[in-house]
Amino acid sequence: MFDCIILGVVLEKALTGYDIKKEIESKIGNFYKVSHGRLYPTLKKLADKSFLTMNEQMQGGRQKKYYKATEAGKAMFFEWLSSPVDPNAGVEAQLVHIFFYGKLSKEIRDKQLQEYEFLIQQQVRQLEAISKKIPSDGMDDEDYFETSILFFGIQSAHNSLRWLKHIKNQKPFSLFLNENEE
Amino acid sequence: MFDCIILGVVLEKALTGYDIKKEIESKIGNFYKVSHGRLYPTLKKLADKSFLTMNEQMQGGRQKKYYKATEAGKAMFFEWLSSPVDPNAGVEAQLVHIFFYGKLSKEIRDKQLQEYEFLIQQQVRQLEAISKKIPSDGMDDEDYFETSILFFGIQSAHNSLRWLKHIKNQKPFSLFLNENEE
DNA sequence: GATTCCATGTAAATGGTTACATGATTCT
DNA sequence: AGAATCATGTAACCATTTACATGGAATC
Repeated sequence: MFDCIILGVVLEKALTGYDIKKEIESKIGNFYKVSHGRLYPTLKKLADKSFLTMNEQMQGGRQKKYYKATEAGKAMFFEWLSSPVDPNAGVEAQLVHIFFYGKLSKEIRDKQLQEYEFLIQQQVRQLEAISKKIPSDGMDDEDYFETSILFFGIQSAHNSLRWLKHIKNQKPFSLFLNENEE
Repeated sequence: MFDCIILGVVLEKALTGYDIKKEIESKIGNFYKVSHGRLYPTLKKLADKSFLTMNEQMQGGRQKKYYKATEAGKAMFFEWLSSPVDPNAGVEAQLVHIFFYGKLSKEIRDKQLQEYEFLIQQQVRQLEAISKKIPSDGMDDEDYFETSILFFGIQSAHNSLRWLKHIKNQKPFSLFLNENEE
């Protein structure tokens, strides 16, 4: 995945490793972490494999290496983006995909979103089935907090569904948060 | 963290590695994965370090090893559980803690929950500040999907807050999901 | 003149998955 | 009889973090 994220940010514009890291951190840094000790070797690897071109420049006495996706790199990126996300991977993997969905054709994008929605619906059903077996009364502390994370999961799934419905229709986000209290 | 999760499930009852895996998977398997290739060496390590006792038994021709936390193991577990969660770690780390909070004194538990609430409130403010700078009109596909994950984050944070308020007061979960549509 | 930011890289150590390897029991 | 589940372990390989290492530019 990491490889493809990098490719995704340098599809059109050439950037330095430093800038790529900044870009990723600012956009998806909330749930996806990059260390520079991993980034630079990966850039080298991708350039060696000709998924990236590297353009070295001296700018104001500073050594800078600009990377940009090659045709092979773009092909790899789009193949990755078009493939369904492993349901076993966390939410993050799915979010990373969706982050790039604007680059994808509406057909494939809609299909993937549909599939993801279906997956979460399944999850909701499964989790709610478990929750219904749990007596909500006479729970001691231990049971209460163990159970709490189940309800967190159910709520999260419901909210993913609401959000998915929204973005499937590409509705403006100004309408999105109004229902939230607090 | 893995060490402490193991300790947490064998605080009172002795279990086999196989059962420990099952237990973890059934309770937090939705966001925390265990491989047995990691589990068994870890159990051995914890037993070597005297955080676990190991009790070998032959049950119906089957080789079984029962593990249970020692006093040192319990101490380690509670030290971990009582310490604040690294804000840089993902939600999962926090959820794992909360899963065990029933074992913690109300004082420390409330303090940790309070701290976590504060952290998310900060996050909400930060994310909402970013979102306010974004013009919601005239967005192309590319911007739309990039932005969408920001709103997912904001929504998730709001929902964490709602959930946290609920469990801070230990309100019954029967009241919890009613506000969810769909 | 010191600190922060820009900019890149390597390597040791750790962390973790996957595949290999084995064998009994229980269910169909 | 064959499949699924119970039950444990090792080791090669892969992935990742952290620390080490360096130096110029900009800001205060």
